[in-house]
Amino acid sequence: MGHRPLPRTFYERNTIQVAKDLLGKILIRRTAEGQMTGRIVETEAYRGSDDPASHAYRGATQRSRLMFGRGGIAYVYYVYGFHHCLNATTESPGTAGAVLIRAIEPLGGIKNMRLNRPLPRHSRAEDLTNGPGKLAKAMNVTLKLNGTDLTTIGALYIAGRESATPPPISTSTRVGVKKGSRRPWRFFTRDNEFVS
DNA sequence: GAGAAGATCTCCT
DNA sequence: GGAGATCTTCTCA
Repeated sequence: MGHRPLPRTFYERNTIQVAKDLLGKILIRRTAEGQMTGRIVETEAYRGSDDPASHAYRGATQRSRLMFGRGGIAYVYYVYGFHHCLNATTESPGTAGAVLIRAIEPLGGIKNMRLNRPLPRHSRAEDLTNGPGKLAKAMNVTLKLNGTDLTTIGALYIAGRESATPPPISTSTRVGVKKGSRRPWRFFTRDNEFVS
């Protein structure tokens, strides 16, 4: 499996399609302590003015302006005073879109992840990264990474074969969004223990 | 400049 | 199954 970053053309497409195609790709986080990697197993698509649940629904603000820029950029935000969430921006400049990475299956650097996110005593291995706040904590993703280019090798990027056969995909409505939109824009790999 | 809501998680009953 | 924790960003004055 290649560890070459996915090119910008991968991201600057329809957001729904990118959300599906990101399943099975490898998220790579490099820190002073070492490298951590994980397979993406769950995503959600967020769009622009037609999507009430999206930060970009009311147009570009200081926070959401990254969603209107080029694709392939890390969009990180802070919610509930506790959790960071990691997104990859999509669509061409001028069109809003982002894909929330909700869960990964840890592959490498698991020791570091456990240090970043100590687990309660009797928890299962899957609890390490099976949720957006959890994986951000485990991989030490903070607001400092907001705006990171995911198409070049750096502190944070996504790799994988662009044309690799996608795993079996299941679909459902998005989780935790209140504003209307029961749109089926959550995607996850079937039969995987690490989905939230 | 104040007030409110939020793409969550953990622990408790 | 439900409340509480805690801070960034947005909205409106």
